[in-house]
Amino acid sequence: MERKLSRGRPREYDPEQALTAALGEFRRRGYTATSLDHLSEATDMARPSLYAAFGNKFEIYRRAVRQYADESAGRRNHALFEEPSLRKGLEDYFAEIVAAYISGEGQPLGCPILSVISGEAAADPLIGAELAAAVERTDVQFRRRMSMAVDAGEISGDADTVGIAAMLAGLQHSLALRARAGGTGPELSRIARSYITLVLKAAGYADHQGTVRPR
Amino acid sequence: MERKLSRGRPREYDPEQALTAALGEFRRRGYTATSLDHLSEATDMARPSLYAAFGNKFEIYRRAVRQYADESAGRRNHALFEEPSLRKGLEDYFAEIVAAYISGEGQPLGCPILSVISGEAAADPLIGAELAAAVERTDVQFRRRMSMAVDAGEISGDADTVGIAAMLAGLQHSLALRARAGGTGPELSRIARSYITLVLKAAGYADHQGTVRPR
DNA sequence: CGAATTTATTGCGGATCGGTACAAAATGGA
DNA sequence: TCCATTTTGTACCGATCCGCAATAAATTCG
Repeated sequence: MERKLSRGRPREYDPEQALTAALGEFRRRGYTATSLDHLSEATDMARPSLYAAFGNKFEIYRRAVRQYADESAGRRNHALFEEPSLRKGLEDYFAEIVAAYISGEGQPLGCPILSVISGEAAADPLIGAELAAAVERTDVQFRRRMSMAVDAGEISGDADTVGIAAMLAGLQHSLALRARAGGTGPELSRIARSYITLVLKAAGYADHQGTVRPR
Repeated sequence: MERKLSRGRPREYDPEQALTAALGEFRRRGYTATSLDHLSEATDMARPSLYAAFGNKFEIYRRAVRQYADESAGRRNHALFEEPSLRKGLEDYFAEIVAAYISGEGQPLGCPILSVISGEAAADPLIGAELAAAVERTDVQFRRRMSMAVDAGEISGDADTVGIAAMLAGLQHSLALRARAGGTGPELSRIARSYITLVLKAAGYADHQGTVRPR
């Protein structure tokens, strides 16, 4: 959209870190309670510049979230899909999640999507679609990982992989909420670890891969 | 607070159904996005009357939520604590939850607490405390039920009851979010059923109570 | 240096925000 | 009937909301 060698006055802001600052405001205050003035102050951009650069408030939010997702997707997907051990993959993935949800000076900010726009999702169709898409992405991601685990023989083929994926998504949803409710990092980590252990037990996961015995 | 035989002009509204209408607005729009004008229109009360009767916007929300909780607590607690079978108790409890989260013409409104004030919880200490209290109540409730199940011999005494309770709380959190993301009643019911089954499997639940065998 | 282009700044507009002052209306008690 | 009491309706407060028009400043190209 913005070419490198432009003619006019050079911009004084860095779009990337402006969106990062904007997302911080949204996470702190929630979507509706974040005004364009808040965003303007946080990004050090005048309100018209904000508008010209990113569009309206919802567009700003969407682009900020997209940037965040693109940044964090790499580490998370690596943990979840590249790690051969299902248990370790889940542990690393949710360690990343907890770290992301806790980050923020003093206040645990939770998930930039789940924790921020849940309140507005029923009233605004655009926001509702955004939330639904996020939930859907998480579901398919865990379903895919469970299918891989079945193929790898880590869990039995007749296991309820969809149900197990829903449980893992539930853990993510729960962590987002608990972070928002003031849960601390150690608390969330402990919950995630025991949760994973129990999910794997329900899935009939054979912890030591060599000793998998079907049925 | 309000005595029955008062002297002055009789009120033209019913506080109970005014709070019900107010909660509906909060559930539809989210906390911040719900204005006193919205509440005024929904309750058919002038804004000063609203203020005189219930107080702040936050106070209105809190009293509306409290009324809702008091109303629904009976049915839910009965399902969870009076039903002897752990499985049936959980199924009934979450059937109530799903029904409550889905209710609402057209739009699934989710949980009046979890789905509504998550966004504002980090910025407003009062709201944060409200959310934290709700999460805490759910946790202790499930922990208590799991202790009962251990005492009744339904699950083993060395099971991770706290972790299992956290999973059940996670189901509730997840259902609140999914309802908000547009999930339908049947979808949520299906998720709840398979979730319960898997949790009980992880807990080592002996489905037929007569055939409980320790260790 | 002038023209063109892009961004930054100022300021406003119309709406809405939460909250309240004040007087009219409606009742019970004396 | 007249007063005390309570609720209702109107009108308004200052602050803030989102969005944009108009203008000033800074840069590149010709």
